Amino acid sequence: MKAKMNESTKEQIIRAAYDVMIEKGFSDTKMQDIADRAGINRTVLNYYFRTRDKLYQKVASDILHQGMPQMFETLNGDLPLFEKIAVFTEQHINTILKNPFMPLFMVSEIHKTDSPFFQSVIDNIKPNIDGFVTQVEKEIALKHIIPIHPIQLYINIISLCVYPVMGKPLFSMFAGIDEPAMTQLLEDRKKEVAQMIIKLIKA
Amino acid sequence: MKAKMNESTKEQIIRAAYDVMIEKGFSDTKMQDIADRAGINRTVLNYYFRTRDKLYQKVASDILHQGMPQMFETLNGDLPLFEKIAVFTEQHINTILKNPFMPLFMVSEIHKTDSPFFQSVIDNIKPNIDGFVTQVEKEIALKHIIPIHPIQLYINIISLCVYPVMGKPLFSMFAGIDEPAMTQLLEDRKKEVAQMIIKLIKA
DNA sequence: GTCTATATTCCGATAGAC
DNA sequence: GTCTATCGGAATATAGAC
Repeated sequence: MKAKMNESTKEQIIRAAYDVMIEKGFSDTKMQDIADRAGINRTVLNYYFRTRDKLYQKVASDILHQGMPQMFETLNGDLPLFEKIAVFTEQHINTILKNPFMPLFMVSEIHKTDSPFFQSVIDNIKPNIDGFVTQVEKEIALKHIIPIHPIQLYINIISLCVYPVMGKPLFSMFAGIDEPAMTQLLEDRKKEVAQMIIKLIKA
Repeated sequence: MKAKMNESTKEQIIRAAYDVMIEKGFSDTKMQDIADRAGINRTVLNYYFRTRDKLYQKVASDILHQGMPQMFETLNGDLPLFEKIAVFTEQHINTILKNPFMPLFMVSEIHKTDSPFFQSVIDNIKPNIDGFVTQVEKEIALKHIIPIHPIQLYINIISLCVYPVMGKPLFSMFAGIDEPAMTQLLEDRKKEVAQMIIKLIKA
């Protein structure tokens, strides 16, 4: 009934779509742009994905699945808190460096009131930080760390990992430093962020 | 030669455009959407702004001019460092709370390779943090604060102010708390962020 | 200054040949 | 599985009446 699809062509399209979307943004990316980037005829995109929406949702879904599951796994896992923070921050900065488009996409998308596909991906991943919150509360009770709202701590960690990478060109411009220097600063942060957080909460 | 334009209608259009763009994103906002929101005929938009691009650039320029000049003024100003950090963080969080769309827009826009208008706005504002960097270096030399890369400090401050507000719906979803609770957390941060930063750098 | 009507451009989707 | 040709719809810009 169904002809076997060429996986390599399909993968090629997804990669091209991802690349163009990073450059031009989600909504500004046209089917023609993607076809041009992939070096194939535009109608082939319709053959493989039928509609524009289907292709875009596939790319978006891939983006979201690329880092989120591992992130929550580490965060809710069994490592001792300080060790967990060290592992998580380095891992998370690496993830965002590989996909600087991901947080930008997530923030943009969640702001749009009607984003059924985003909701469906979230339903699938089921993100939560319950394990982390419980652990922090326990460490506070044991007086290993100072009293701090666990969610504020979570927000601090994420913000110090994500926004520096996401806003890299902005920081580079405002601080008047060039791209290699900025890259080095972000590299340094892989170790520094954890040290900062720990200094902040250590009892 | 030129007929006097009705300023109030023009302002009405800009406000409507801004509101719709926050909800739907920059590129997804159509001229018709803006006209509907403002309750006026779509062609009137063309009368006042001639092209879609002109209108969008006007809105974008307004957004950028809304917080950036004050931000750099405070940052490079004459306040003692700790006091400056307290004033800046509260001021900046308030600015972002009033315009959560601003950082998202700036990050999106700077990622697009060809953004001549963004460049022109930047050229106009001339952002720099030289005063802040000099002050931090002086405080380090005086051993008032620990040795820290001034730009890393700047990145930390901005990230702790901006991303929590920008990613508010994401944090709310991941942490499993409702909107009012999240709003309260952000309110608390107006004081807490400065305290955290100061604890972090105090010698 | 505002509206109606129209022109134009662009994009997505599909049919049909190969 | 891929290409050519074409249809249909949406969105912007403009001309001209009031």
